[in-house]
Amino acid sequence: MAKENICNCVDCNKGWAYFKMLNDKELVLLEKSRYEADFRPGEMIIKQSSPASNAVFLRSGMAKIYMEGQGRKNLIISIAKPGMMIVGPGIYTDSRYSFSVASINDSKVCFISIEVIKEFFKNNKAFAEGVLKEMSIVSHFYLERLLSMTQKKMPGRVAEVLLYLAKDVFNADEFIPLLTRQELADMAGMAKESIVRILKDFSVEGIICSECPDIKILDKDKLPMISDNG
Amino acid sequence: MAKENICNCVDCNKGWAYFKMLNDKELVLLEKSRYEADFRPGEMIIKQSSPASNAVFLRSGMAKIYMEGQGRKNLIISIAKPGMMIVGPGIYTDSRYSFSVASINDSKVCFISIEVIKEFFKNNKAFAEGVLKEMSIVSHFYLERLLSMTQKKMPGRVAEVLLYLAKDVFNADEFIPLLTRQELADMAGMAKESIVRILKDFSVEGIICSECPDIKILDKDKLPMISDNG
DNA sequence: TATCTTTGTTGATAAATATCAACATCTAAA
DNA sequence: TTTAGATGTTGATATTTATCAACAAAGATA
Repeated sequence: MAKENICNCVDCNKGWAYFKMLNDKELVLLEKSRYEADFRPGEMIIKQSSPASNAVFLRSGMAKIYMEGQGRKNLIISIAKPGMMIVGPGIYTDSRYSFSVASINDSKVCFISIEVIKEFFKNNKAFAEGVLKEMSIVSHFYLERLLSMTQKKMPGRVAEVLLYLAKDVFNADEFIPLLTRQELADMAGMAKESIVRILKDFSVEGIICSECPDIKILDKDKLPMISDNG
Repeated sequence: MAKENICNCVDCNKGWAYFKMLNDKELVLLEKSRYEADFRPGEMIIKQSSPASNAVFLRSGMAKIYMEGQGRKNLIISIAKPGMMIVGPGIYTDSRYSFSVASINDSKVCFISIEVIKEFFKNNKAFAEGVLKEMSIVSHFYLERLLSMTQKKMPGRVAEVLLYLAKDVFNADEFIPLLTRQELADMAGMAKESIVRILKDFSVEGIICSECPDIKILDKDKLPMISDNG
């Protein structure tokens, strides 16, 4: 978690889409107020329930956004990838982080004070609209997950997780084993033994190939069917 | 679903908290562009997946906000009560309603064009902040539900639903049977037979009284314990 | 190096939960 | 009025899913 300063906001092309709506003066303020930090695999970037003082911009690496439940059982909400801004709803509610964020591999992040974000929101209409749009997308995502998790059975949820990883995280049908079975289970809301069995079933049915260390989607039509039919 | 016009925005004291941040000119625009409608029990106010063209302000009556899943299985997200503004995330994403809304009893609502809401958001900072705050609260609520629904067992979920109704909907420990057992089941994400059994268990244990047509919470300490322990 | 924890896997078992069937109301529609 | 459908309830049964136990392999730690 060493601190360093090599990047500059003004010409940082990894910036969040809505940072592009900031003017020069605002970019200077952003540059002045941000803090960079590096994280190693497994290190926690944000701790659930701690005071929500910063937004986190993920410059490189992947991170898991998850909620800590009772008895060390976690629920992984989503996987953040480079260029993503992580701002919990706690900022405008109880000033606490609603979830934890942990680095999956080596990552570089910028911490940006909530006060600065609020300032931009107040004074820059385009930025405000961008935040609103982003929050809407996230809200919609939560609703869809809520429906899936309550109504789909295990195979449907696993199929959904695999499609999410393929489409939204890796943009590919074959992906590296970034997540452990335990973490995949935490995404699909089940026990790790259960996801092992289901992945094996999928493998036997020729839907995926998990013999290789990677997971590869072989049947691109069947997976959405399983996901939709629950 | 008759149309009528008896109320006026400018001096409507039932207004949404954040409407109070609008100036006179904006209030006149609001007044001019809104449409009133009455709904009878069971009638649908918003249909999931249809084009999201309006925000709905609930003037009187109660409404259930729910998602329609596969095989006619619904998930009730929350209960809206008078003074609540219902704006789905679809407005800023795919322009479709993410959920359905149905009137539970007789209700009066105002339909307000999304364009007008967007206009206010753009030009009124206080209003924009209000919307952001509201969306954050809703988002936080979704996250909490997501965790509960995936990690708690049935008794925990039922306890949570009862506490939600007591605290956030009725503001009382005893409440009328507004929702059917099927609807309570749709809130807690289970079969109607299951919630019947659990309510009976709670009744036998002296935690609630559901002999009377109403549901009455008798043990105010045990219910949160059951909810927390899952 | 030795030790401890995590991971991945499988089989057996237990717990949670849904489904089915039956029946009595009750309400809405033909 | 009659019929059909929803509601509320219960018991029995089937399905889904978690837990437990055991073990091998891989990392992490002392």
